[in-house]
Amino acid sequence: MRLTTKGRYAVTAMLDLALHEGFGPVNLTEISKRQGISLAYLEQLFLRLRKEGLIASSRGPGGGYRLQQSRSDISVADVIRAVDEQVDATRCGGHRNCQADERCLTHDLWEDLSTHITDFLSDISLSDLVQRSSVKQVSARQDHVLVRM
Amino acid sequence: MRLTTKGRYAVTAMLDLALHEGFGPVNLTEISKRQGISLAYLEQLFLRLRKEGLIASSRGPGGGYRLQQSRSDISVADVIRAVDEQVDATRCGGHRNCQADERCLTHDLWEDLSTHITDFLSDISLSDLVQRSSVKQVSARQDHVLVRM
DNA sequence: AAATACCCGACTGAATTAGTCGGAAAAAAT
DNA sequence: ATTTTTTCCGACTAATTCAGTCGGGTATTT
Repeated sequence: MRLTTKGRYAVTAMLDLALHEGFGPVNLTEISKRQGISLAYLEQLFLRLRKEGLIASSRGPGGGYRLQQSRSDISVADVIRAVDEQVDATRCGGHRNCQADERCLTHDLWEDLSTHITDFLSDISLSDLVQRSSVKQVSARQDHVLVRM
Repeated sequence: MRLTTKGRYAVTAMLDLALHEGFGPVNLTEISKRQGISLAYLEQLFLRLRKEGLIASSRGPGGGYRLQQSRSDISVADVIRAVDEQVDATRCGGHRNCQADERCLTHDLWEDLSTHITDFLSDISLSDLVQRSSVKQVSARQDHVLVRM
């Protein structure tokens, strides 16, 4: 499993989008301010998320992004996969050539782990996250701070 | 979660040790040949595994390493933790200061994931691995090749 | 004494990460 | 029309981390 800041930021930003798209497209400047992620970096991430079909964009003033699929159809695993390209714990990328062209001693273990993590993250959708009380709390705090800026 | 080659190598090497310690201490030169891991790198890993109390060493000819605890008491999580120092999926190291000294929007998600992965890997012991048929197969192949070297 | 094997800090090249930068293109507002 | 806002997109970069080497030690057995 490849869990880096890139994937974490992507999930955070997508969750922000899910929380705010009720008022029309959400632009990256807003998300950048609320989540403390640099605008240029967000652009990079959203490019990939769009190419993977998770979001749709509209340009110009009043433009921004909205979810392309229902929030209950987008899982955390989808988002991470979109920006990180691989969710895989094996060294060989699942090709079983880890040691001298053969499976290494622990190949199957990493494969099991990959499956396990993927299943776990596939089971959590953006709508699940939106409903969590901890998310509601943090989101309320962020909106409040932003209004006063 | 921090799953790198370091941790994978450590688990592989520990499993090799578990498989061969029946004949007395196992030295790193053997493990290096069987698992295709450089000797110098193994030394680094085993230093930490020893300091964490997972293995014991004896020097000199005929020396090597053996497990310090029963193979059913050593989990994959223990091994990874020993060499990688952290099994944690959050960015803030669990300190909840991910964004402007407060929890970020997805802090709890990464915390849940960390717990989940740790639980999964804590539930797998070296003796579990030794009994897996895939491990037996690969190990048999490796021993066979080594004999002919 | 010689050989074997662990001990251990320091070093290094390569890859990856986490971004930045500069500008283009589209759309809306004025 | 022009300006502003916003996405689009490739190229670049500093810092970090990884994976592994190197050089010498020390203990133990033969």
